[in-house]
Formats: sequence, structure tokens, C-alpha cells
Amino acid sequence: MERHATINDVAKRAGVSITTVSRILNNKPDVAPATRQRVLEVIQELDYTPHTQAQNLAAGRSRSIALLYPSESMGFSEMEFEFFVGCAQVAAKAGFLFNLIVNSVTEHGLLNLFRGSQVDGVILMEIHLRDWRVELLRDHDYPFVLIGRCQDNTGLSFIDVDFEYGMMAACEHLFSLGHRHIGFINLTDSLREQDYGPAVRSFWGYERACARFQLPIIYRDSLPTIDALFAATGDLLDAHPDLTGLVTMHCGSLVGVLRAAQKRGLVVPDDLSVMGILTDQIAQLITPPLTAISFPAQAMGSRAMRMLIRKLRDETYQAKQITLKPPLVVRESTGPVRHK
Amino acid sequence: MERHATINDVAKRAGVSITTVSRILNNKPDVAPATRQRVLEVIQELDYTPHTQAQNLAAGRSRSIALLYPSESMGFSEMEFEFFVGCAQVAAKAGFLFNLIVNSVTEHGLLNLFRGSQVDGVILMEIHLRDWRVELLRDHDYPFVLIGRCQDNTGLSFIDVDFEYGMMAACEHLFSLGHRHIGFINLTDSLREQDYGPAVRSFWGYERACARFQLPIIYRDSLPTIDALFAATGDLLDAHPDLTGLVTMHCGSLVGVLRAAQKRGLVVPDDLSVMGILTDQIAQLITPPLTAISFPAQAMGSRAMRMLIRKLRDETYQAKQITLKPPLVVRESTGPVRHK
DNA sequence: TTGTATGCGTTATCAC
DNA sequence: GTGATAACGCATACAA
Repeated sequence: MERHATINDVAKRAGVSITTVSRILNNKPDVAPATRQRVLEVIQELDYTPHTQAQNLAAGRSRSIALLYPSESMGFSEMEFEFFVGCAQVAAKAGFLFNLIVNSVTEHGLLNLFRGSQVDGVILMEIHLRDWRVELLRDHDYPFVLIGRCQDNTGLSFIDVDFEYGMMAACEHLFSLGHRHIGFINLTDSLREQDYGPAVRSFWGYERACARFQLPIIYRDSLPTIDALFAATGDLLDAHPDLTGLVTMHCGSLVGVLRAAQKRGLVVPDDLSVMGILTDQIAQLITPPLTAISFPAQAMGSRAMRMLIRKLRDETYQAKQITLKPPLVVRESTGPVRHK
Repeated sequence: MERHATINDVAKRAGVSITTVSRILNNKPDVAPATRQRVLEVIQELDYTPHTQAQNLAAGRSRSIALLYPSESMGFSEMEFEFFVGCAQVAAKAGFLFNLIVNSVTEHGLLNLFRGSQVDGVILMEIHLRDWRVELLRDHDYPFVLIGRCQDNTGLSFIDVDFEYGMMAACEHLFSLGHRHIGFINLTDSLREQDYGPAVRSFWGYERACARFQLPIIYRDSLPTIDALFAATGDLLDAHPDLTGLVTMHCGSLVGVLRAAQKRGLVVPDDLSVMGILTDQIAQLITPPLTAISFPAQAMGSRAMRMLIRKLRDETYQAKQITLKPPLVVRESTGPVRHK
């Protein structure tokens, strides 16, 4: 709470104008070496640092970027942590402040972030196929990047996981192990009907895999909680005793699947192979360590941030749309089918 | 990227001075109802919103708070996620921006956050018993709150978990189940020697419990990774075949403990009871669901943020030091001792 | 109750 | 090369 030296103090002490000091601070040309030297010394003496806030106001920017993550749906959120850290690391290295907004935002609130120069750009998470935030920001021509994507993505920058590919890859892995009755547990319909992209595309992937391998469609949906997945899995196993493989687009809560299997005396992977799509960290936490589609959350966060920052630096930067094909990591929850 | 109405535009259009507009924006008294009415209408018409950044510069504040979380040690970080969300929610409700800084910060960098009015206050995580950041901020009289605490906490505001109590409670739980040979796995010495508080105090708790119940001290330390805990546990079990209970201050990586037990044919909890200190989310993810000291991460985050905001609002606000006694939640990893 | 004038700490546009 | 001076958009002591 002390009073700090300002650019004025420096200018006076060095016997130059604030303009010159400003030039030196911003590494602009056209300043005599001797002058620069002297001013730098004074800056040292006075322990002066520029007032970021004032710099930003004058320059018409904020040097900060917000991540909008509506957190209503808190689950096993190691994944979100990785998103955050990925974003935050890149932002800091580029000299940006990173703010995290987890409350749901109103239209007014979102616009005000930009109008008040609180942020230079935002990254959106939990994108719906039709998302009012996207339309709003696009209409106003504010810089933003999506983690996830919409139905119509023309002109948008996003980074997303190819859920369709992921689910297909999971099915293919099980198929190659000899499984011919592969169940699928998706996110509950109510969310799919709200156009939640990953749920929709995951189902497509499962459908396509079944079509290609000529497998029966064995399907349930479930809320993303352990209990719900426990119930859904039980239901599915009871209805389809011939099931030997199970794929889900759920994350941590799929331990409910494992417990449902265990309750019925099924050993994973001997009697039932199980797969999901989750971060390596969480997959390793589960018993048995889960063969899974590896969700590259941190990489997505950092790449989204990089895209946004490039966009901010370069007005002409073209929208970039990245769809990552997540790798499959084999661990211990899948194995060759064993006919009963 | 449009040009927005300013307070000047509003003033002109309403035929008043900017002072009056400012008064109305800030809900100050002494403004005629009629005037207020008229100005508010103009604000509507022009779709005006105050420029937050300029407000902050003029008012000498930033209305934002940073959380400093040096993320070198990424583990199973659902816990950190909860800290973040706890902080972020409270900040947003109080009208503060929340920035997350995960990179390690230099002395200069930390000071500049304040000098440049980038933040009004900070919350520190990963506190060491002697922490240069604490001393620096205290010397400069900048507002901050700790999640965790130091050795000398005079005048500091912090919120912390009582690890000593937690470890004692864990031991007591096992003792009450009949266990008389309770091992302990702490964080590795190298970190303890760096004065990392939780490790130090956890060990105190274990020691005190052993003293009180007259138990032998059976102890190893380990890095917080699955592999390290697997190795440490194996080592401990081999050296002490009479071990029936195991307490650790580790979080997610304690699945290494469970796997070491499993490898030796020990069933948890029948042959070995295991406890840790972790969030409920992670405890439920583990198989078997873990009896654990429940780490109240989100509550700590929100309380820390509340403390800091009160401090910012009220200069006279006294330093508050909160040490939470985390509850013990019984799940399925502990049971009565079964003599071999 | 309202308005004037000054300040917040910079950057940027000119002249010189 | 360098320096006035005007923005940037708002808050606020003081005067009216």
C-alpha cells in the first residue's frame, strides 16, 4: 500500500520527458543510447515498474483472457483441472493474465467483459451444438475460441476431441479382441436433446462402429454419476447376458460400471472388458487401470489459449479448427473375449 | 470491436454533467429522482455500460484477486480443481475477477501484481513453513490470505486443514477397530526438509497417536506417485508382516498402496485397512471406496476468498486463522482387525 | 442537488 | 532524437 514511482518521477529525475521514458519502456527505436542508459539507471534507482492497469487503459487492451467454464455439473473434475492449467500456463508465458469464470454468465455479463476491457478474449467450454454465447460473440466480433464445437462452425476457431472417432476406436479395439456383443452407455438423453455435442457425436461413433462390424446395438443412457452408471450397467447386463464388452463416453463416474460388474460376479477384464474416455491420471486411479481413450485435456487447454493469443496478436489470423483424434491407451480393463 | 458509449455520451444526451452520471452509476445519494430517472433512460437507450478498467484505474483498485498455485507437482488434482472453483465462485458473487496463476512467480512478478494494480489481493497455496512470498507480502503490507500456514503466523490470515488432527483421527479409527500395528506413509523427507507444512504436521499426528495408544512406529516416506507408494508400501509390508493398518497423508496416488497390498494377496479391508486424506470425489473413485479423512478443498477455497474480500472491504478487519478439523468418512477400506 | 476541474498512469500524435 | 499535449474513461474534492 505504499506509493510507487510513476513514469513522471522517472522522467523528472532523469531530466527527460515521459514520452522518452515510455519509448524506452516499450523498446521503441529513436532514442539515444546515452539517454536510454541514464533512464534505465533511474528506473533501477527508483525501483520503478510501469502501472499495468494504466498501460492497458491507454493502449485499449487488458492483457487478460478469461475461460468460461459453467461448473453446474461438477463431477470428477481432474479433467477440468487440466484444462485450467493448460490455459493458465500458456497465458502466463505470453504475458497474459488468466481469469477463470465458473459461474454461469448472462448475455450482459459476457458482453461487459469486453466492453469494460476486462478481457481481450475468452475461451468457451461446455459448448452446445447451438450456443447463444457463440452467436453473441460472433455477432459482436469479439475474439474467442471454443473448447468443443457447434453444429455450424463457419468462421469459428475451436479445438475439440473427435468423440465419434474415439468411440469407434474403442469399439474397434474390443472387436479386435474378439468381442461381438459390445454395449454402449451414453450421456443421458435429456442432455443430448439439449444439443450437448460430445453425447451426440459419441453415439454416432458407436452406431458407425456397430454398422461397420455388423454388431447389434446394445445401448443405455445415464447421468454422469457413479450411481446412475451402476444402475444403467446393471440394467444392460441383465437384459443382455451375452455382453462381453462395454464402452462409455463417461469419465470418472464409470467406476459405477465396474461396481455393477463386480456385483454380478463378473471380473474385469476376464468376463467383461470396459472402456471409457478419460484423462490418463484418472484412468490410472481406477481399479483395474482402465484401457481408455486418452482425453488430452491439458493439451487442449494450452492449444486453445495459443490460438486465441495468436488471434489477438494478428488480426488477419485465420480461424483454425482442430479436431484431435485421441489415442487409445491399453491398460488392464480390456482383454480377449472368453466365451462363457 | 465496436465503439461504445462513454459516460460523456450519456451526460451530453441527458443534459447533465458526467459527475451526475457517475453518481447514479455508483448509487450515491443527493441526486434528484427526476434526474436519475432521465439519466437511467439515456443509459438504456445508449446501451451504455461503464468501462470497468477505467473505473478501476480512477478508483485505485482492480477488483480482481489472484490465486497463486505453483503447479510443478501435478498429481491427481481433483483437489486443486475444488480449490479453484471454491475461490472462483465466491469471487464472482462479490464482483471480483478471479485469476489463476499456476506458473512459479518471482519476487518481482509478485510485487508487480500489486504495483500495477493487477490485483487487489492474492491467495497463496502450497505454503512452506518459511515462505518468502509470505514475508514479502507482509513486509509490503499487501492483502493476502493463505491456504495452508507457516511456522510463525502472527498477523497472518490463513485457512488450513489440521493434518495433525486428521492423522490422529485416522489412527484412532484404526485403533478402535482393534488394529495395533499401524503403519504410516508420509511425504518424502526431501519435501519435509523443505519445510512443507502438511508433511511435517502429518508426521506429528502419527507420532502423537502412537504415543497415546502405545503403538510401535512403523514408518516410510514416499514421493506422491502411484509407483513410489507402491514401492514404499511393499517395503513396509515386507518389513512388518504384522501390519494390519496403514495410514497415509497422500491423496490419489495411494492407489499404489492398494496395489501393493493386492500384489501380496492381501485383501482390503479384510487383511489390511487403508486410510488417506482426500476429497470425497476421489475417495469414491477408488476401489474399494476409501475410508478417509475428508479434505474440504472447495470449502477452503471459498472461505479463503471470503476472508480476503472482507479484508479488502474493511481495513480494520482482524487477521483470522482457521484450522479445520476434517471429518472422517467411513467407507469400505477399513474394517475390524482379523488376526492372522 | 448539480457542475467544474483535476487526477489516475499510461500511450500516441504530433510538432520541433 | 526529443518533448508538449491530447487522449483513455472514469472518480472525486470542491465550488456553486
